[in-house]
Amino acid sequence: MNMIDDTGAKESSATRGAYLTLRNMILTGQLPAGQKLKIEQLRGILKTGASPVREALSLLTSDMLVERIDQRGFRAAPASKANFEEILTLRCTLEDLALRQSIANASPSWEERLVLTHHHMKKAAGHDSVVFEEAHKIFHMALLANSGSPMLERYCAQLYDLNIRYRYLAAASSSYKSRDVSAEHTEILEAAVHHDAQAASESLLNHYRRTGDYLSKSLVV
Amino acid sequence: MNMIDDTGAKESSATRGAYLTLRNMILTGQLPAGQKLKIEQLRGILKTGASPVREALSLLTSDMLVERIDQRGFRAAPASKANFEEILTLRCTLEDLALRQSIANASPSWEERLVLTHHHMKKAAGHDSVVFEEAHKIFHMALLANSGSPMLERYCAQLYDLNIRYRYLAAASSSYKSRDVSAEHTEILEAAVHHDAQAASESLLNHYRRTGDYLSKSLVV
DNA sequence: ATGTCAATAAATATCGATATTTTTAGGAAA
DNA sequence: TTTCCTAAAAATATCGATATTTATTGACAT
Repeated sequence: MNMIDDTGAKESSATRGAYLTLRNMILTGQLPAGQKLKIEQLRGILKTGASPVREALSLLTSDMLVERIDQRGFRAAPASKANFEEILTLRCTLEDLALRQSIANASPSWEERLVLTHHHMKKAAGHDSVVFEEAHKIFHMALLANSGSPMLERYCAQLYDLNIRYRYLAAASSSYKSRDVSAEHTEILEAAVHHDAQAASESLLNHYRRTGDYLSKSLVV
Repeated sequence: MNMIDDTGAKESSATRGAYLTLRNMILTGQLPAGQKLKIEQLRGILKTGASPVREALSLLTSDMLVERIDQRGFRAAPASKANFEEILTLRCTLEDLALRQSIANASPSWEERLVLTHHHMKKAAGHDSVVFEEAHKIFHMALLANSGSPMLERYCAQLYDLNIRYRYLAAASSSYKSRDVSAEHTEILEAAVHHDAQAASESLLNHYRRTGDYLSKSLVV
């Protein structure tokens, strides 16, 4: 049957679509922290059946973006200052570890990837902030991608995303991105490429802590 | 309506039941690492519909016990020596952190809980190994339960469970538990109760590393 | 033998309907 | 008013059937 894909992009499963959409809605705050997530309501938004919605929500549990209470449904994970600070602390510990391991295993191809993703991020800086955010994450994950420890990387990615939520939360109350973040990125990149684990780790952690302090102040939560 | 609960225990949801059963089957190796998990097959075992099974599997993804490949089902997470060693390393890092934080926040009620769970564990030592395993986990989690960092505790619990799988894997090939593990537990407890973070952490990490070495040798994977 | 392709079989993913449980609201008793 | 109970409404959880997708098999050409 000659069925042409009207969107141009190949549709994956309904569950996956629902997962991605919901994930994005929670990260950006379109679905506010702590909010009850009713199946029927989400069915309307996502235009799909109850099964994909429920499965997507179950999957989002992995990412700590959704909580499931047996027999009484789902809700977006709550946000709090304490939670924000916990995320920051954990990120610093885990990314420090992952970065040092990555540098210890340094290889030319990893370094090339760093330079490349950094370049892409800089290029994206002018564009849409959504595009920049994407490139920013890719750069940061690339820093850790040579640790040889997939689980550690998964935890870091998870914490990275959880942190993004708080960026959106803070963005509502004050103007984000007044700092010169670009110099900090270059500093991290340079240290990593030169295999200076100590300097790289310090730059990275300072980068996070500065942003953390900044966000912490403008958090209304 | 006078409806008496015939099992004596209140039934929770079918999904939760499926989740607990599957989780246990994977941890103990009844469902071998890497095995394809077919819905129909599991429906037979769990005697429930496809929806609860799929949801339980999605939930198990959180625990890194099940992998989901879009459009082609689920499988039990694979096991490997590298994965085992990654778990060991991560546990040592994270539990070290959690234990030190717990000690830093030490309170009488926490210490009492430690003494109590340690006592229960010792009492359970003679009994069924399933009972002992349960008590063992509770004691270890109690050590970390005062860290003030729920996410950190969640990661630790997750890694603890993942490690259990390898114990079952090793148990098949050689006789487990020849070492005197009891003295090690007492050592950890004593150090924690005396707020000696350094000693407590060292004892705990040695405890894990010894078991780790032991298991690592007897792993066939 | 070996690789390709179509037909078939098997398994996954999804839908719509229904059963179960929780929440809400309203009214009687204290 | 407050508390407690019950009926109605709402939402969750589950089932059985079906549509879609992936995996398998075997004939055919190379």
